[in-house]
Amino acid sequence: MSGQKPKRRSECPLNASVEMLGDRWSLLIIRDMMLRGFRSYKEFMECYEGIATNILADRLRKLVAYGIITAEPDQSDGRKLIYSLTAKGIDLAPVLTEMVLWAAAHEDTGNQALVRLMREDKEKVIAGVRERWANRHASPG
Amino acid sequence: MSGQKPKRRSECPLNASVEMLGDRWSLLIIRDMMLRGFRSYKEFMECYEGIATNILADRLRKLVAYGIITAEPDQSDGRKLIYSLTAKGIDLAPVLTEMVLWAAAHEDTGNQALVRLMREDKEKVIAGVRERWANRHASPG
DNA sequence: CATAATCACTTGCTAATTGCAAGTTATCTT
DNA sequence: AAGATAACTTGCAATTAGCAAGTGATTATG
Repeated sequence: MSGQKPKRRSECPLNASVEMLGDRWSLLIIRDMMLRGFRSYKEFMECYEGIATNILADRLRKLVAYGIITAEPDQSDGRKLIYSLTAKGIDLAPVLTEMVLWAAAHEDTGNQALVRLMREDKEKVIAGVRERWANRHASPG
Repeated sequence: MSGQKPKRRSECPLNASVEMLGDRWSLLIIRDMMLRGFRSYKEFMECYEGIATNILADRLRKLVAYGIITAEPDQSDGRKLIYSLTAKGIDLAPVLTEMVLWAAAHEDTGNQALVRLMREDKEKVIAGVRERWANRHASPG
């Protein structure tokens, strides 16, 4: 009786992705978790692009609701919440990778070290993300 | 003297992608071009998700500005514009593919025929897109 | 040739979202 | 006990999205 469907604009899988991730911030939060190992609200505030506090809170809430990340209280500091990527979140690694490679191929961008790694062996980079997140739930890395 | 840079929020290649494609419509327009062969304003209006006319005009304008698509007048009908994917636009095929596969893996979505094809041979689907768009510039259909 | 239809948009207006600054609450830390 | 810190809210102005209706330039029809 609680199973209310999300009610999408269409059945298309691309549309589902766009409805969950199609904004200017969600994927950057996931990037910071995946590549920079960020796990707390305060760390996300340090994102290069300067996200506003209310937007960050809103996006974290939505990402939790979509099952892309989880939030659990920190054992050693009651003020903190620790955010983790779920399997669903980790599975976004190929999406992020392709988006990085596309922009790097067609725009003038930074972080060429990462781009080079991705060009050389995309799968290896993705496997690295999976490894680093394999045993991270509830333990601040 | 005309070379004004886009002025991004950061140098990050993912951010560049998000700034160009991070909204609720741009990728759906590209999907309709890539997968459904759409090329005109009127066809885009038939998108499953029901885009508004002003938003469509705005997104087409931006996609042209980003060099992802081009617009040229139709030879046989002076009212029409024919939109085409550029090489940059075609290169989004891997991004779209990964987004489709991610949503199909984690959400309840439709178009399982396409999803099956992508799961069986991702590269083949992408190569198909490239082929279909190889000689399409200025010739409708 | 006049009228109607089509195509690709604009315009006007309202609703929703974004972003900045400031405030709040519950922990720590000293 | 006082101050700092973490994770948010709240208020409000500014931008963006979305709907309905209108425009202008072709093209098709009687």
